[in-house]
Amino acid sequence: MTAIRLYNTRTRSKEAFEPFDARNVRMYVCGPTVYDRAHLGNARPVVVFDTLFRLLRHVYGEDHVKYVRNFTDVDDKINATALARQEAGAPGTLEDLIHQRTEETIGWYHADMDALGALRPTKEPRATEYIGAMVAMIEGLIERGHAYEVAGHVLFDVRSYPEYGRLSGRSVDDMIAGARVEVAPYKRDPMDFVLWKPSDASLPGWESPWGRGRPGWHIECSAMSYELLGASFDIHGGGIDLAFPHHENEVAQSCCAHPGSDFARVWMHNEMLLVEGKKMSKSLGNFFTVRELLEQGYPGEVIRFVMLSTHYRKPMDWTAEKAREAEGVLRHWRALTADAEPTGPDAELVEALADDLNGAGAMARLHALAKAIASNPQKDCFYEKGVFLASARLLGLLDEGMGGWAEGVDLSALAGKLADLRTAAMASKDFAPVDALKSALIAAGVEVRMSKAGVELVPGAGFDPAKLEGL
RNA sequence: GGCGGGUUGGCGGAGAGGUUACGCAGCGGAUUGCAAAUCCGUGAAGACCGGUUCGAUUCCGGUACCCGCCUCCA
Repeated sequence: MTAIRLYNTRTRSKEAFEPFDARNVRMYVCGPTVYDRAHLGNARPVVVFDTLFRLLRHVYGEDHVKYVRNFTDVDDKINATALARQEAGAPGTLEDLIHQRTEETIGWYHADMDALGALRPTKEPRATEYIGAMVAMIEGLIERGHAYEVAGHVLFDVRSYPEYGRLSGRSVDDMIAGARVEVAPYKRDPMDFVLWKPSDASLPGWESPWGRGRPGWHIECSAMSYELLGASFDIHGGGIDLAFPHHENEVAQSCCAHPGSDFARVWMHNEMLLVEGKKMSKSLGNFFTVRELLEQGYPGEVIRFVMLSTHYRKPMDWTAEKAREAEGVLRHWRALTADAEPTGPDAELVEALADDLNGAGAMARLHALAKAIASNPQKDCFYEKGVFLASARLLGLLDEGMGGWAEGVDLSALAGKLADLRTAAMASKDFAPVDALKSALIAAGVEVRMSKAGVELVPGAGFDPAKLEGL
């Protein structure tokens, strides 16, 4: 069996991955808050952990890996959108409007992530479906002396959990010393965080032992991972910006609610996506959505390729230049494997992937495999092509259904015309008409390939069918 | 202020204490009416200063610069 090694944030080192149960490998990844279109930064963990999911399925078997990614559908930004719609005269109760907003956002999210070639997780629970489990967990925390009720809120008592801060490598005292936020006066300790908060009539709420209210942000992941994966599971993933406070708080809640459990054994965090050297984030407003990129003509497969080219633990700059390179390589690879049937993935590629998800290493291996095929034009390389295709697909590339962007438009009429002109020019030695048509085609983004065998026209980067009119 | 990460050739981007990463671009060649595409070949690196070592871009220490978290965030 392939030995997988993963970098564990908790121990700050790369470790051999050993699942609790090889027949039931379990991974939880923090999903989106569904109040708006996903931006490109949101897509990075999706691609990273999708790749890990694919690797785990390859190694342990498709039916032996469970991947849970939540939808956070309780959030003040969702409420604000719904409230704004209601004030603008939209029909229905606030709850209806909230539901509408989360439903449409989840639909967008699925469409956008599907376009990136991400497999749907095994389970995609919504926070609102697990309110009962959250309330139960909070009650347990109060009983065990790890949480307290004050001013309609329930707060987690960080001083009751000596390990608090271990995951993110900070101490409670240091954090208080450098605190930048105003502390609510009712907190016993400035670092205590909210498990439950009251809702007034204008906000969605659920009945609870502490009155009508709604859960704090962190408790949902603890409750849902417990319900779906158990008290101890294998991998917990998310963006590095979630390490503190979100994941730190999850650890505290879960370990205190289920003493003796490990919660997540391996913690994995992807680095941030950058734009102009700065983190793409909501607060900076420097983000663009996946949908915008797709509409600009960047195929999802190209976006995925670019994401895989940088190691997940390094910051990644999205640039048009990288997308251009990726598109060229993918066109080449698709042409190379047009007649191939996938067999099994290359062992070296799997090894690269198994070494803490070395996407760049896996890509380098694909280049090597492609070169071996290309430099053997005498043979049909049926077997090699099958391995290559299966390897690419392990990375979620060259999948059927993703390649629509690379498929040709019917340019055979123009190709025929160009071929005729050339034949005539060969005799007359006047190549001007040929060159004129060729230039026009190139201007329209068409790649013109003329050889002894004939004329081939292929839509290239920046192909614009409108410019072909009149040719 | 506290904590964490980074600095590799023109650009992007990996691994490994000693032997070619890889890709793009460039250059040379094959091919072409000319090109394109394709194939073959090729130069080029490790922020700075010390230390360990027979040998460091790779390990250790320091300096500089950049970035992230500590506030919603992937």
